[in-house]
Amino acid sequence: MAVPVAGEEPDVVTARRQPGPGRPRDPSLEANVLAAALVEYGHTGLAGFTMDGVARRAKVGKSSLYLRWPSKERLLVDAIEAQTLPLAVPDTGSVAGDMLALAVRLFEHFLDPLGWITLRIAVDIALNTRELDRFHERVTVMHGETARAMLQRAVDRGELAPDAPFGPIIETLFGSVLIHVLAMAPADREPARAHATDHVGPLVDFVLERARVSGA
Amino acid sequence: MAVPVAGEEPDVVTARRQPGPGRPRDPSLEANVLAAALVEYGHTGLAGFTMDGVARRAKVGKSSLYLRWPSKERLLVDAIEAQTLPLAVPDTGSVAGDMLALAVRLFEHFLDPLGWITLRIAVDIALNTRELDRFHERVTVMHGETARAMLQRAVDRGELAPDAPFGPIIETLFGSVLIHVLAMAPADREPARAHATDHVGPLVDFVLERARVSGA
Amino acid sequence: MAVPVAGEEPDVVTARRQPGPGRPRDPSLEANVLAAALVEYGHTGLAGFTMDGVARRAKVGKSSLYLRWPSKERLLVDAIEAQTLPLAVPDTGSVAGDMLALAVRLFEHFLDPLGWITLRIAVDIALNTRELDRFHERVTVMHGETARAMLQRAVDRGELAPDAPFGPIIETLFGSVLIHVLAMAPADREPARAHATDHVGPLVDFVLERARVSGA
Amino acid sequence: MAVPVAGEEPDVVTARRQPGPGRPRDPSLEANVLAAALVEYGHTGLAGFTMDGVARRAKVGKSSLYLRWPSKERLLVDAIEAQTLPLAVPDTGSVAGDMLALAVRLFEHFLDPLGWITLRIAVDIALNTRELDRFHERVTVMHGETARAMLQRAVDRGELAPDAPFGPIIETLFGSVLIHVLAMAPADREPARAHATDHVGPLVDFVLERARVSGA
DNA sequence: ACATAAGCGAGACGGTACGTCGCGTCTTTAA
DNA sequence: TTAAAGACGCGACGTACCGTCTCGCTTATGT
Repeated sequence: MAVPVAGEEPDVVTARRQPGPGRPRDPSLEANVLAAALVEYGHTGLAGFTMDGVARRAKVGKSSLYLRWPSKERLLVDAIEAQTLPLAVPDTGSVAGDMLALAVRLFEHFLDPLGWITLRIAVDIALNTRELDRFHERVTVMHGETARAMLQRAVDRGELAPDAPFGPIIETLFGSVLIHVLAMAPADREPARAHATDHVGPLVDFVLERARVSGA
Repeated sequence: MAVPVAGEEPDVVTARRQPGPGRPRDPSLEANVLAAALVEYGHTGLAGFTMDGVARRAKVGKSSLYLRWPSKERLLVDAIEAQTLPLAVPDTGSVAGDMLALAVRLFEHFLDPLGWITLRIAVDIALNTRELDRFHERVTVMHGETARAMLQRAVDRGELAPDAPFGPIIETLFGSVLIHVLAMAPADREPARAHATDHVGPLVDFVLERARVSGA
Repeated sequence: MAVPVAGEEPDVVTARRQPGPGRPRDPSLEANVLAAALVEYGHTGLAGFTMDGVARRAKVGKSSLYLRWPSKERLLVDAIEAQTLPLAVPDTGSVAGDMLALAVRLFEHFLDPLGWITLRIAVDIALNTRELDRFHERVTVMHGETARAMLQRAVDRGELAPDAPFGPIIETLFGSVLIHVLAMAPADREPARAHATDHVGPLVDFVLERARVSGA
Repeated sequence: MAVPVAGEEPDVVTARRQPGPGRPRDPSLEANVLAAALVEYGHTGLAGFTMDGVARRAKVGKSSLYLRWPSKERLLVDAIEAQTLPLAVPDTGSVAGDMLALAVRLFEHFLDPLGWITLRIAVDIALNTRELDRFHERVTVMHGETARAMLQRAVDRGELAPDAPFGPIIETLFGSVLIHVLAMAPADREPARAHATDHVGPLVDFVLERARVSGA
């Protein structure tokens, strides 16, 4: 999916097997390239994202790029993963608070071009089966863990029944936020950042089965 | 969003102003090209979808393509829209039945590559503000009408409170189905078609339960 | 071999089959490119002769280059052939005069970098059997005709016996001039242009003397 | 020129200054590399002759290559020189015999790809003044000595006048053989090896001013 | 014995050209 | 005027090789 992800594991790109002989790979090069890739993406958009451009900007030979990433799609995936911060899941003390915080964070994520491209990549991956499953798994794991932990806290607090349907709760929460952004007119997207709560609040309320504060 | 769309309006592509003098446009050419575009998409995937390929397959000059569609993205949009059937919204006599039917139809839509590409295009549109709003509007309209009509029927039947939050209901229903597919492992997608109800049933139940409570 | 060549036949590069439909090839482009190729060669030498460079200089897409020439070697061959003037074979009224004129012309040809590269290409062709025979044939033809005509005039004038060994005469004449240049120290080459007769005179005398005797 | 050369001087490649401290160079490495270079050249031809390929085949690091040869051209020159045998100049007892033997040897040399590449290099050298003069000098020396010795023997025997024009004799002999090969159709080259005398005999006869045995 | 100095295999590095391909435009002939 | 064909300028693709630059190791000399 298209969700901010931790990236805690080093994600060794296409690391060499052994530390064996030969000149070792420049460890700073990878970060350098990923940064350049993001800048490049920011400047020229997705269509204009080229390996030549990244190499030029990072002052790096194309060979070094292809030594690590087999295609420009893979480079882009890594560049985005590298900078994507984990979804902050603060313990606000209540499900309502937790979910609202999560939803707001998610909403902002999708309003950000860089967050949005993550979704796009996820969509592409779903399209080409032959592509990267790693990305997909990580998302699924987060999907199954990060949010699930939040719900478990709620159960522990007694706010939620132990047999509450975690799956549907998570999917409706994430999905509704996603589709809400997707359905927004492009021009309305940027200004909406300031009123995130107004947009996602009703969705959280609905999912939490609370008295409707404001109908959508 | 990425929802099957009617395409009832002729969608004049880039129709000529006047019937004036000169050779008239071949009326069959458009349908011919759209069909070829779909076949081409099916064969080579999204990455391999090229204007040259479509022209070759349709035995048509590229000029004729660019005379009607300003870019290959636009051609692809039209090709997909042309074959996308409207979301069937049968009146099953109950909200539960209506929503389940809708969800199943949606689920199948997203499992189909052709349906999925619609989503992808929607995502792209959200990315480039300067791109096609027509597509977006149409989706929004459908979003506001097709599903809303279903809910109105439920209200009329007394199944739903008149002030039920239509927005969240629709967004959670659509969004959860979408994200459910998105989170599926690529390999699981195809076999899932046979058990659509198993996948979307819980989501519908969940949404419907909230909908009933919210409107109280 | 590496001899100035007429190039009278149009040498259609890789001409299209039919004048049928479709945009015709720009007729000026070819000459434009050939000129640019020669300039490029002059500036950067053989090693630095690149397709990218030629395209850049000619303000032409690489596709147009590869539409006409299958490789950079072939382009270079054509560029050189296009500017190579035919070996002037003036009728001076005597074999001695004819042969001296021819030898001087040949000497100058080999002293010129552009003439020399022709030899290099010929050598390359002899190296790769799979390469262009057209070049080779043309040289052979010239070898068999241009010089042979000169000798025939001598026979007609009674200066040479009818059964004079045309082959050896031509081969020794051409070969000795070639190897004479080849054996010169690089630094001596340029200044030698002014004293062409001093260099080739003895060779012509020698060959001519044998030619007269052989035919006896 | 492009003539088989002795290579008697060790041709120190780029020998180290002092025997001082440090690991001494592997003495077997050089011969090993030269052999691999020749094999590589034989397999892939001139265009496919690469430093990486030589290093791979010789199981040697590229650094060792560049420690000895400053460029791949220089390596190729040395590889070829190392295996090129000196022009055998047997004393057959007569100029005619000597010259025929020499011409046959020369003919075979030019028919061999390895011999031909020597010519090619000579041509390249004549093209770049800044390149290797050593090669050129060696050729010139051989040109001035090896063949000249043969002619001197003829003078001593009384077969040749003391004031015979050595220069033209040598240049016409060498040159005519060279150009004869150059003018041959590529396909005819290999089969010609078996009939060397038929090809070069007339040339020798002509140069020696003998009664023509067979017109070319 | 142990530092110093080079050679060596391996392979990463910044460049740059290769030949291919797709874009969207332009230019011709035929209908 | 449109249609089919296809040439055009442009520029990215991914590969390959250049010659240089580390690495960690090995193999000598000189103290």
